[in-house]
Amino acid sequence: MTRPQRSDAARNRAAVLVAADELFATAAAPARLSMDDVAAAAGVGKGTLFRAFGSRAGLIQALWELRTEPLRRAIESGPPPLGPGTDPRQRIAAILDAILVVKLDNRHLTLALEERSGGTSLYEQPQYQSVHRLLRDLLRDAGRGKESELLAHLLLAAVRADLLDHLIGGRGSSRRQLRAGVAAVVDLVLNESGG
Amino acid sequence: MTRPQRSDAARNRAAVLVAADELFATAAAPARLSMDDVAAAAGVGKGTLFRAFGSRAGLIQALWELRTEPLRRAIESGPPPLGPGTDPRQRIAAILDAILVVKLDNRHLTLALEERSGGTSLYEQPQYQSVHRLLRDLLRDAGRGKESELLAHLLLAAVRADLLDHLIGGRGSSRRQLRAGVAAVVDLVLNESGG
DNA sequence: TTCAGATCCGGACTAAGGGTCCGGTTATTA
DNA sequence: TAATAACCGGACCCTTAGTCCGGATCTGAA
Repeated sequence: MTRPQRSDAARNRAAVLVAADELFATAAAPARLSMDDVAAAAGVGKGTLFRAFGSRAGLIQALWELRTEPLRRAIESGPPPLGPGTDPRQRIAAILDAILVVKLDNRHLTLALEERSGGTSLYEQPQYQSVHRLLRDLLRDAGRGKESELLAHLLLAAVRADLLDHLIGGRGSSRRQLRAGVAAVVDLVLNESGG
Repeated sequence: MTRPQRSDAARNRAAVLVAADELFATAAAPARLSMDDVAAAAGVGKGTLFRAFGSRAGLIQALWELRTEPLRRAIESGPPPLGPGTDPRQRIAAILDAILVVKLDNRHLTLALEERSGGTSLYEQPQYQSVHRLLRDLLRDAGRGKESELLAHLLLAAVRADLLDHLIGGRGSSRRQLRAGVAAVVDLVLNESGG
């Protein structure tokens, strides 16, 4: 039997999440944000930080899940157009747009999440694989059986953090332009006679 | 006036390029290849290595340029279908396929090149910007004026190193399948009435 | 051939960050 | 309130990119 977590551990974990969230939102560059910084801001030792989250990637993933949990639930069991029971094409468009918006609202965190660090790549992350599977199945339902696997990757590539960052920071794209662009890409992938 | 480079410097630079090329080709994971390893394999001190290439990114870019110079010249001034004077659609398809093949032939090097390190991202690299401009102009010529900017990014996203690595390593895709997939993506982007 | 001096070599050194360790502290529970 | 398991925290370790500088080497001129 594992005993329940001690209250001070839970408190510290929450403090770290709050502090890290704030730091990622305000930091100039997420890559420059060190674990020492997070620990200091949370008023906690480094050991505590690593025991609670395992690694830098673990902390970032925990933050990301916190931020995307509403979206995940909306997709899994919410009303149309995000939830099940929607026309596949509309649902794909809605999901992609929602993902884009979440990423735009959490730019630094998303950049940190997708940053390849160590041996892990974006494509190994469970969140990515989960949404990829969903899109692939929807593409299949929309009549794109053969290419659905690759096209799902392509749709997600259109909302990759570093691309968005480049389009915003380097080219001054607005949120409206990005949403229109992604919608156009979705249309392009969907409005074709099935392959 | 800058004097010509000393002969020992040129010799050492060449030795580093040869050694690093070999190491990247055979290394299990390019991220694990340290500059010390390169220096040791080249029989050269670390100072020499950094004076010749400036940084890790500089070395990788030098290697990459060495490897892609033939392709670059073929695109700039070679015969069709890669060179100028080709029908835009065919040229786009040919260029994308050629880029894919080069990346597949230099997987580890490409991974290292596209790995976001420090403040620089793939999208800031001159090579990327150059090919992106070319594809954008070709897409414009092919009648996709409005979306050409974003679509060029999308085409290049289909051949990103980490995606290829995932498709090969994680899903066992063959070179043939990848080329067919990328060709299908190009078709998708092109075989639509212009926007 | 020899000399002066600019250039270059190379490995010890620094900086910085992720991750670990363990003596001391605190929550829990009986 | 005592026993104990869990937890705290910051000193410490390790790796790696990048710097520094005393000494070796190349080059051009005399």
